[in-house]
Amino acid sequence: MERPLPMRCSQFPLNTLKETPTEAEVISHQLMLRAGMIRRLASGLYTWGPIGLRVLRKVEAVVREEMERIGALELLMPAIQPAELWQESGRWQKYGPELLRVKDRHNREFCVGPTHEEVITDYARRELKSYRQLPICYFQVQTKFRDEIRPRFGVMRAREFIMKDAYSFHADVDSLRTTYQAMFDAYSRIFTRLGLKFRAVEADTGSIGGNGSHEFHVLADSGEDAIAYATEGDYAANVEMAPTFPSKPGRATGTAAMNRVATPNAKTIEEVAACLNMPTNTILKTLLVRGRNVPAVAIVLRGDHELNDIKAAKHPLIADPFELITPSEAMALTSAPVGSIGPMNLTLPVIVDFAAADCVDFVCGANEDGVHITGANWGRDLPEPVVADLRNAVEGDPAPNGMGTLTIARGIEVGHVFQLGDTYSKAMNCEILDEQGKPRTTIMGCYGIGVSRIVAAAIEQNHDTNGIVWPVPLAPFAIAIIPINGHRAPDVQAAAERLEAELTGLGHSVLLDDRGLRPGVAFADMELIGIPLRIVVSERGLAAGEYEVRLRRESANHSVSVEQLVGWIAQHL
RNA sequence: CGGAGUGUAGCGCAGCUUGGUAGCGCACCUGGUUUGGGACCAGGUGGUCGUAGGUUCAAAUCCUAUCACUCCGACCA
Repeated sequence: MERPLPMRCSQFPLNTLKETPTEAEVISHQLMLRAGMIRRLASGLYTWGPIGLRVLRKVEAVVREEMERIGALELLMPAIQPAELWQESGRWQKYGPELLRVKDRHNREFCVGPTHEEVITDYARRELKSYRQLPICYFQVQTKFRDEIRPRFGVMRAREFIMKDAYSFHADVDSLRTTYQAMFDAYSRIFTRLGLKFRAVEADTGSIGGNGSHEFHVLADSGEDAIAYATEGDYAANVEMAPTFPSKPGRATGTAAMNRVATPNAKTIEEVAACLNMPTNTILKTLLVRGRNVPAVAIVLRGDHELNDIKAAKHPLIADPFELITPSEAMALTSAPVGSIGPMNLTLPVIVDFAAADCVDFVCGANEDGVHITGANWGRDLPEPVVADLRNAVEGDPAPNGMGTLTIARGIEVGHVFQLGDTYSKAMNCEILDEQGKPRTTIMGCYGIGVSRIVAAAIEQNHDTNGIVWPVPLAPFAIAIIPINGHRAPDVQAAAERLEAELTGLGHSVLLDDRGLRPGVAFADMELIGIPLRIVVSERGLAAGEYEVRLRRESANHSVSVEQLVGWIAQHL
């Protein structure tokens, strides 16, 4: 083990804040600012201070080790990339204003790389000539830039951020799958080693295309993504991806009589529900969307459900990309404002979500301003519905793996593995010669980890009212030594220094607080910055031959004898 | 880009309504007393009040423009 350098507060200043800067909204951002890990330079741009950088390096080290373990080769590509490459892949046009474009003094166009598919593909097409060189996987840890519309949450969604990105090249799909699985396993090991609670979820392949993609999410209530996972078994997916199912055949029979009722000024489902004093799940909402071959298609959902536009866009009748028609177009087609549209007597194709198709005695718009219909039933008042899966899964839906039901949790996306296919290799002509000496387009995979985001995500998951509670593998220092009255009691000071040398010699990273401050201040600082283990050296303790130790994740002190300390640490840290 | 809001010392804020030349807490510096859970006393450093114009004898305060930042939304992964 590499022997760490001992650190003292006199050489390694802590610059902590007692008060939370107003700019910070989420806990991780507040604590990182207070602990002095990061300082803001401009919107979405942060300087990493000494403490923050130590944590960042810890993450990097684990990521690097696991990448090397599966045979990935580290390289480093430029942050600035020529426009020609992006024009070749077609993304110069496709990528929006998120791509920061710059010109050099000769007026040549470049961009600050938000990702490196083009650069790596260009590199690979020059380096790789033969199937014998495949498969191969490159990775780098590098600063990326995405000109986010609204950077927020500190380093969690910054414009400039550090990412580990890896790209693999293959002669065939089987080889891609093998590497994909190896990468998936490496990611699982990385997050496990970092001490984080996470889930790998099936993800949408998005606009990049291709198939086979998983996102790795750190679970935290403040997460921006909703994840659906089965109460039993290991099924997990982005809520957008989780399918819902038709219920068993045999819908209940409606008993209510159909009525037209006035619902003046009730535009939204909530307003209709309040107006009629009915729960939202008995009301059906009708949305008009652009059709693939017709001007509009009506989608019917239960009032308490949310439309899933990814699912909708895959429906053969619905336009891809998905788009709602405008209120004025809707008015022209149905002669009712959007708040009062319903499936009854519509001249448009009507597609009904599975759950909405199960409803009986339901409420829906009457296609007349300010009027709704109550007690409506499929097959009686309306034709039997054409059904489809069109909504987001919700808590309690049957799990797609057939085991139990779905639970919804929030997650922070920290990793993404993706079977890219030949999107880039084809566009950029990255070919090798196969066994027959024939040129063949390579197949690619790409794999990202948000290194700087992991730091924030770890804090979201591990903190208390006193500050950060680092998992040991991420901690800037493993152990804090606090001498009480060290400057006045030479034996205490000497004992603390001996302990520092001993623990450092054993490979622990140690921060000795030699500031001579009141104990409360020292304790509070070490707790804020989240040091996993605190050792207090005092006259009282030395007289008894003991140290007082405390784990950051606990709130009780332990008295440990001088002789047993090393063993105790080995056992508890 | 649409909506809302905020810019006063490193951080958190007051002062603005009713113009009179800037203040509080924390942090920082000096001296002293303290020292097991964010000490106390005394003294001190630090701000052309986001910027530019305008009104006025006089602008942090009123007016106009502009910039930056924050929040909500759309967008992105």
